[in-house]
Amino acid sequence: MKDPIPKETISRLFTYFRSLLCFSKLGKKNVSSYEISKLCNINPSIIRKDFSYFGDFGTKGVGYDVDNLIDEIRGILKLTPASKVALVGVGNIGKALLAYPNFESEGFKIFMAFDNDKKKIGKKVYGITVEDMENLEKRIKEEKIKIGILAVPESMAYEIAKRMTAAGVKAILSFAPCQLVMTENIEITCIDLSTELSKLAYYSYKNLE
Amino acid sequence: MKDPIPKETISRLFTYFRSLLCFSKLGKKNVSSYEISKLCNINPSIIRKDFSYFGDFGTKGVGYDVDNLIDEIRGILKLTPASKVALVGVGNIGKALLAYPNFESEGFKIFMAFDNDKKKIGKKVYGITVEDMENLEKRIKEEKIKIGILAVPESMAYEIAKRMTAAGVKAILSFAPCQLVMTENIEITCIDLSTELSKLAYYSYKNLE
DNA sequence: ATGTGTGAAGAGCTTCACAGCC
DNA sequence: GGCTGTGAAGCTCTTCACACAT
Repeated sequence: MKDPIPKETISRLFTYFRSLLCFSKLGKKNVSSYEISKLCNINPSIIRKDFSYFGDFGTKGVGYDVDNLIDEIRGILKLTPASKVALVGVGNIGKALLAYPNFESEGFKIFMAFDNDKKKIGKKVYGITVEDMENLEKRIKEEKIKIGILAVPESMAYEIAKRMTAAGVKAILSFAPCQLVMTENIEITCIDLSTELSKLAYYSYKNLE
Repeated sequence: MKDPIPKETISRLFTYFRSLLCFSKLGKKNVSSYEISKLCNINPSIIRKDFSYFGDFGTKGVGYDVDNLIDEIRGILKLTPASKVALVGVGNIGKALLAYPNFESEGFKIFMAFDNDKKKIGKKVYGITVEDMENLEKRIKEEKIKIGILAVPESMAYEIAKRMTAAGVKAILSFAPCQLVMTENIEITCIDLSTELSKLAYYSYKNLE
């Protein structure tokens, strides 16, 4: 229980969490920092230190109890109870998200989905009924939704981000290929797929040299 | 031209690049590190130092020439000429990628797409003809493709990654929600959408406190 | 014997502050 | 006056190495 927790630690906890779910699925009861290391590609000392910021989760000479560790991390990362999320844009990316497995086990639920295409409104997509974007503010307020996902074209991203923020959303994950500059106190993560690809390519060239 | 370039610097160059394209599109000829800072949310000193690793791109008292800086970064990041990329899996995520704008301006071209669904094979999707996954190795070798994108279910990800690697692929971007542990010398980036959402949620909760 | 937890040392990155040039 | 480029200082994170528990 030390003072300043590196932000990389938080980021890595998500990685550990995912690998622990794997171990658990495989029926493993106990893991060492070395085993987690192999799966996550992270140095064992870092793993032990990361955990030690939050408590003594392991047993010396033995390792960590998988299920117990999962619960501890779930607590640290506030992955429970499931947060309600609003999705805007039921195009390819939107559908991909609705079809994604595991959201609930990671503390998530896409609770509502909006689109402005009249042909989609009212239809069910992977179990969720698409709603009219006109009702965005009303519905977000009704359900007190704090997290939004933007899967709309670049040209609409900013306006919808503004509308969501005004309705009380505190965090947005955007797939629009642009920087969203917001004045409000809101957390924005942009995943620009072409940038991700570019990064990957850069490292692959280095691999070829 | 200094010795050790922080890896964060490389990562930020992609962010600068994207914002410079914005400035250029808006007709701006010159920018200062402060203007880039505002758009990217990165401290101006860092921006200047990042550029200085690669040369003196700016003019004191004036700033940086937008188009020149774009060219410099393009060179550093090897964003030209366009790399040929192979996509495997033409489901929702695959289609989203095929429909994505800007890939070419960032040095990319999805050059071929594979699926194992007989109904999709031979059909054109956003301008690309879907090919039979059986021909994966043959086609990748023919076109000497070095970069692959995996947009397939978790259960198939590992096997296809192995096949691509064996055929000569050096870098893989995977959207499967799992860690891909590969023994070969290959660069793998996994984008697990549920983990991204979880991270976002974590920071949003902090925002609410 | 094995694997955790942790202070201390070391590496790497960011911030500061200012000289230098337009 | 304005803004870049950069050594030096400061800070944060990682690695090391070992005491300690089982």
